[in-house]
Amino acid sequence: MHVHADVVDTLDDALRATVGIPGAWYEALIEIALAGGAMRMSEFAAETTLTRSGATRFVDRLEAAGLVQRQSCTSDRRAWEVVLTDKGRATQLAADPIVLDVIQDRFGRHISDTEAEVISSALDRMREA
Amino acid sequence: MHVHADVVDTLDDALRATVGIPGAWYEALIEIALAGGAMRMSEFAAETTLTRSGATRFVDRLEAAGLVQRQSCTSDRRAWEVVLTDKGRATQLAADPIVLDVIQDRFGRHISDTEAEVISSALDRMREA
DNA sequence: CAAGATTGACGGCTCAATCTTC
DNA sequence: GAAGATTGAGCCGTCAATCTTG
Repeated sequence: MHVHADVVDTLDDALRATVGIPGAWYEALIEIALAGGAMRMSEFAAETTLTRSGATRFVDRLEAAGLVQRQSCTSDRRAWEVVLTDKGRATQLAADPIVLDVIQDRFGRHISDTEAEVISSALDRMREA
Repeated sequence: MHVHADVVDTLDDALRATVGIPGAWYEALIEIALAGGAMRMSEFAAETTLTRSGATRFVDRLEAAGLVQRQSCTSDRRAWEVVLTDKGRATQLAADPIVLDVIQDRFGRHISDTEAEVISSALDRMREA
């Protein structure tokens, strides 16, 4: 718990200072990017552990900042897609190295390759369950 | 990140359902208990990664629920101590097995003893840094 | 003046209720 | 009627300012 809190806090500070966005925004941008640049609102909510209403407010702010755009879904007119804008993609790319640096400094630097392998496989197993 | 979120969420649900308190309350109770049943407000804030003002509101609620009591500090009249009440201690003791069960189910169950040793020593190293 | 703690104003999230579309 | 998304009310935390004591 303490290590997790340290990484998250340090990451938040670093991203605010360099790219000018909160850590939670980066997590959102990278999730959308990994999904191919677009996600449905409900999918976004599930992936970020926000409720649907929380996702609505969150995307409101991302959209106001010009990082994403809402786009009506063609196959289901109830649904909306969150689409990464060029600015959003650029922001994510600019943030990536900062994120890697912090994770390396607070986490990776302290473990050997074999330890990393043990931890990685263990976490993978837990995610599948 | 995902495994951490899963453990925290499951723990929160389990504690609300059984003992009737949020997960964050348990973390607070156990921190005070580990400190010997009493802590200064600022120490409490530091240990829970809350700001001082956040700690004030938080302890307000714990106190309203009868789990802790504020007690003026004898050596420094600016300071207050947060003291675990009998009810607070009993609540923590009742919650302990629930917490262990969830951690075992979501975390411990998926790793061998040697893997646990690797993870534990790695996290200890990070905490020291 | 610095440190411990609290308070007022406000941002961000959740719950319940609502609207639209399937 | 159920699912996708949004809105209103309210809780919880932070920041800046304040009060008290060292």
